[in-house]
Amino acid sequence: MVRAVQKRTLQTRARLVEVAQALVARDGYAALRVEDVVAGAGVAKGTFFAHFRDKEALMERLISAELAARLARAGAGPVPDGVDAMIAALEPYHGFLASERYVFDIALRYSGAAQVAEVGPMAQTFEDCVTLVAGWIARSGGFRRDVPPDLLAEGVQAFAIQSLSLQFCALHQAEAGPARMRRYLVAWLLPPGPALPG
Amino acid sequence: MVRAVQKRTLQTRARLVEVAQALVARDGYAALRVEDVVAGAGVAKGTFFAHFRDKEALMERLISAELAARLARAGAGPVPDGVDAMIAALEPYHGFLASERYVFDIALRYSGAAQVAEVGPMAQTFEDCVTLVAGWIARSGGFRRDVPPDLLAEGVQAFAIQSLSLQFCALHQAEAGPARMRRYLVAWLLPPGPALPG
DNA sequence: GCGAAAAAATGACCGTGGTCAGTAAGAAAT
DNA sequence: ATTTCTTACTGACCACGGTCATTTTTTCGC
Repeated sequence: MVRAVQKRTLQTRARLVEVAQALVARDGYAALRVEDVVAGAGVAKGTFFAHFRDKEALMERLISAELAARLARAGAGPVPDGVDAMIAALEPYHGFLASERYVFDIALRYSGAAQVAEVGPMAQTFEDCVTLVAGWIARSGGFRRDVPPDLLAEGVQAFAIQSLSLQFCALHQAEAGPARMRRYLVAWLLPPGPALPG
Repeated sequence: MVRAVQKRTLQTRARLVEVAQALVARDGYAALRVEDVVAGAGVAKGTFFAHFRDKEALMERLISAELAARLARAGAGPVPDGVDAMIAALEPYHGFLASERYVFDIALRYSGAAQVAEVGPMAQTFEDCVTLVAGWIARSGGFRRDVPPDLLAEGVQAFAIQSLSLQFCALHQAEAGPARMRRYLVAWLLPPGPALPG
């Protein structure tokens, strides 16, 4: 016999999330302490872990929610008709991933489902992003047609991650994220040009 | 007046690394505890942190050493002349990255230099890999020539990371790593085929 | 050799994520 | 109402990475 979830449960969880969001807004994601969250919510430490597997599970929830919101706004806009328009359309989404090293790390770690038969919110959001981009590619006219749109979209994600990785890295900081991304996408998404000399 | 490094220093550091490697060989990377390392080496905990900034600095050293060794073996072999040969040549390198989730995470986090004007061993190894692949592409005949080889090589790295990410993920486990990698590289490295129907 | 200065090593201590046996609160059964 | 069963909550406790004032060892000028 499975009972309905108690009202109290939902209240407690909501309060934990609320407090966490406020703390993140003030100090950023990396600075979040579980002890501060429970203190702010007025519950014991153990309660936190009754609601979230671990600290990162809360992080996944917070970060994927923000990503999903930004992705939804991108999806509501017009279909981008070229590489530059696509980069611009995805900028808020990628900008958030680039905002904090910790955010990028968590996003990457949870971008795949954590366990068999369980697709977390982060994995869902990443998949939604691929689906959105694939739709753009299929509908727009300017992209190469010898590769299926969803494979191209997966590549866009791969290049985005590569660009962001290098953005966090001193070695290649000379070239900004969007500029690097542009070089990748021109080569990946457009019909090929003539062979280079040499 | 800057003094030479003491013999003792090198001995202690070598012993720490040695013990750590033995523990990793037995229990894997994720299970390594600093306290076990110092106990095995017969030194105090503080000594460890006099030799390594933190636990991950040791991890970077261990993991990048293994990666570099595998990369060197790949570089000693013949130049691969196509997508399948390239995947096969890089398999030991990628296989190690896929061997443990923790290894993959550390490798990614340190694949870029940590600080300005300091290129860590992991970043160096990743760069060496790109250089090696770029050389293969430039020397071999079968790849597209409308994009410079080093950009193509960076793309190979991006697709490898994408494939490995998805390998750790339940959602896409249906398709094995090398098979997925192959689809990406055919689209990325080869001259384009005719447009798909539809 | 000897004394001073630098380098290396020590271990008690701290912060923080995470656990778990025990308790309280809520929802059914009587 | 009272008992029973389930779910939610508690907080002392542990694990483990990391710090730092202090002590030991080494090096170097004399």
